Amino acid sequence: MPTSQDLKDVGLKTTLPRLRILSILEEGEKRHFSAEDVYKRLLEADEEIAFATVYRVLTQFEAAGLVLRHNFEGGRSVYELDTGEHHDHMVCVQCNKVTEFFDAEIEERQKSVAARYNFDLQDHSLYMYGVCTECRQAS
Amino acid sequence: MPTSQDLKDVGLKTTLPRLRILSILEEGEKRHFSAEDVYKRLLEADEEIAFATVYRVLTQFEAAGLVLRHNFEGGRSVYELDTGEHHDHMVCVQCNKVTEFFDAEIEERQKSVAARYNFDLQDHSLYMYGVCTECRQAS
DNA sequence: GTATATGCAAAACTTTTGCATCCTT
DNA sequence: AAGGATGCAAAAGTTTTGCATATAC
Repeated sequence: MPTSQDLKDVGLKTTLPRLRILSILEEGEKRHFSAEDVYKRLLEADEEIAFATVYRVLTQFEAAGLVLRHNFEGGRSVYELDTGEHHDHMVCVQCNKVTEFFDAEIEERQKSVAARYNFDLQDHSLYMYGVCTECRQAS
Repeated sequence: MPTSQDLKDVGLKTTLPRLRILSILEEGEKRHFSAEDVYKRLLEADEEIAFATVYRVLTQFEAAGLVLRHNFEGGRSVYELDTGEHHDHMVCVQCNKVTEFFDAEIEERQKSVAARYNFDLQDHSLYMYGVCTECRQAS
């Protein structure tokens, strides 16, 4: 459950839409949501929040550093709570499940590639696409 | 200069729009184009090709394996000729220049991460964002 | 001649924005 | 009370599609 303090901490006023949306992002079981995913969860919970507000809140959360935004294949943005622990992503092309992983060696090699090109590395995204273990077994 | 044979080789009829667009993609100096980039180059060369055709041709080229499609930050797709030599990308957030690189160790580690998760890795995209050496010197 | 490609316009889809109203502090 | 947030609808940006016409083989 998010508290008013969580929002104040990042300089945002406490409002119902923000609390509800943050609550969905914090749920735990699922961590990656498109704007539509979030909107649908709100509808299911009978929360009357406009689609435009969902986008505005997610964008504010991103600017405030609460949330990360990803561009997987498929043309729609995906948002996740920023836990502060960097990780990369595996996306199952069959069930769309997203799995997080971290590999220190990959991180290191990126830095060294950037250094070799005198490139000031600020950010990166590594997305691996394939079929997850559950989907492999099901087929 | 692309030839009719290049298109026939991948099962596509020879048409003027296809030859012209392939020619732009093969130019050499620049390798990464949004659909609009391609359209603008056609206009500059006084080629009267519809925007819809540009999209259709790029999509067909992708399906035929001639072209790769990327989703960098920014919401628009970027296309490049598939040379068959896999590489990843550095994107300058100031001048938008795209630099290609390859690191065997990063490739290997991805495979081993996938194996650890029993994930059938089919594809991946690694985009590094930052400031290129030219832009760093200019500032 | 037949199947396929193109041009044009309209639609689809995702995301953003203007503006009046409502809410937080 | 004042500034900021929300709802609604409309707009913007990118990409796709329907359909009549034109083109490749």
